[in-house]
Amino acid sequence: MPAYGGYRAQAMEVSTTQHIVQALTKAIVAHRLAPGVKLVEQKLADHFGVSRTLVRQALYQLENQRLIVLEPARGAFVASPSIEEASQVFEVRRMLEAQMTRHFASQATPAQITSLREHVAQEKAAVDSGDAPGRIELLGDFHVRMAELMGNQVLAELLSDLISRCALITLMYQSTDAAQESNDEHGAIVDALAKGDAEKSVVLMDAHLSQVFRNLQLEKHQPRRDLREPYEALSSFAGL
Amino acid sequence: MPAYGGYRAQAMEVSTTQHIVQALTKAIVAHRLAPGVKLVEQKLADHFGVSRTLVRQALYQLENQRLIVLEPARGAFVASPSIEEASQVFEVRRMLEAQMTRHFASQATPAQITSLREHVAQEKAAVDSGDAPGRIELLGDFHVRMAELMGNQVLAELLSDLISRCALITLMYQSTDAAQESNDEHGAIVDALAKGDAEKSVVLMDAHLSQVFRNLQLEKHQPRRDLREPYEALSSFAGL
DNA sequence: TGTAGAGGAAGTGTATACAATTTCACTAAC
DNA sequence: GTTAGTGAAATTGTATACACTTCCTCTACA
Repeated sequence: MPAYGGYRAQAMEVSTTQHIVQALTKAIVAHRLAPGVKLVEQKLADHFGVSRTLVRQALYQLENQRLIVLEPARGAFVASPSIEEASQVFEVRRMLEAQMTRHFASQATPAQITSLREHVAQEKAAVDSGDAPGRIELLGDFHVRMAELMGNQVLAELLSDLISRCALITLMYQSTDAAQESNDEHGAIVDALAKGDAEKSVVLMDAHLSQVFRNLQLEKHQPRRDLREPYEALSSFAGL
Repeated sequence: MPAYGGYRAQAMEVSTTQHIVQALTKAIVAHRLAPGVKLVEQKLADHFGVSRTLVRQALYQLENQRLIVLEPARGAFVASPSIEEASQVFEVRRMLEAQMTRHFASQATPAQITSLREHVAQEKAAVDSGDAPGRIELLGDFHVRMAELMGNQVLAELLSDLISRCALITLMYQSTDAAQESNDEHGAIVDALAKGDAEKSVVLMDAHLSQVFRNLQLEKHQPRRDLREPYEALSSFAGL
């Protein structure tokens, strides 16, 4: 069961720092921490019940994943990727996933197809219930799931990172309609894969990714919603 | 001028931690620090003239880049990627770079072609002079250079990371002959790009990456060379 | 000779202390 | 009323301290 930032965590015996990284990743990807918000080290430390030392280690890692920006002597801020960066991320995804889809089609087993179908059904449930963070996570996981089913862990981790970065943007702009559309497109891709139609799968995947990006550009720069106290926003976590 | 781990550094005003990350990255990629070697925090701290705090932050980042492995309560070790992992990394590169080459071909300007040709010439000089670390770096940079010329920074950074991981393996196994071969293949790819022959470029790139990986598998598991004192190996750096 | 265990050395994990920098509010001058 | 400046508070950057775990050596016993 993939989770955006949770990949490194699959050993299950996760260090405290990794725990903080995961918690913050989830919060950022789900927009409980809005882009641009400042993350004050001591406040995070208090929230998680640890010292700043561990928080700082976590922040450095999140910067590597491009989920936050660290400004020297000024602090950490939740990243707000530009449309330009989003465009590049989607271009990379198109490159990667077109080929991934082709490979997948050429080696797909019935069990793998079933697994994807189940996933698409889960997505549909989330979309229908209006659960925005949940649907973003599941819609992204569809792509990671494909990589995992192919047995390429490196690819899965890479896609997971890219999708986390996309999610920062996606949730800012994506409407329920667009989510519904994505879910339908996933379904169509699986149908093509099930028929063994590699080329059609590839085309559909490419079109899907283009479409997701196009939806973003259209409704660009909606006003920034008001920012609650960011540490309140974390309180749904067990906190260490 | 790309450097494997140096990407994040392009702001030029680089934090101390980033400096350590870059120095260690270079040392690992160039095999001055051999796979499996333990990195003791205090010794690194002494070497760089800083406290363990900064070293630890750097080590966490290197773990994210998969250049070292952090074993809880046991320490940091230079990664020694398995053939399986190498295979997955190369598969991802093939996916990514096949498409990258196609895009590149469709939009290549004479200036870009010239830039690539110059790079191939540099490679040749390094190969001819028997400079193993230098040729590994340049042969890898060819691929990053393409991404940069396309103006996709996200792609360039991603490839840079992947290539760093490959370098860990490549230098362990690659012979001078193989380096010569890679250099020739790069030249052939540029020729095809110059002619505007997209499909041929793609095929050549795919074949090139397959060939590099095949060379690795053939000479697998040569005996680990003896490990000098690892901190001696760093002494070519200014050290902070 | 080989093995198990104890003790200490070495090393990691985390918290805290303190210097340096930035931020912000308040004041004063124009 | 606006802008420049000053000092305190808040925050970051780095080092150090200390508890806890692992590793290694040396001894005792079979």
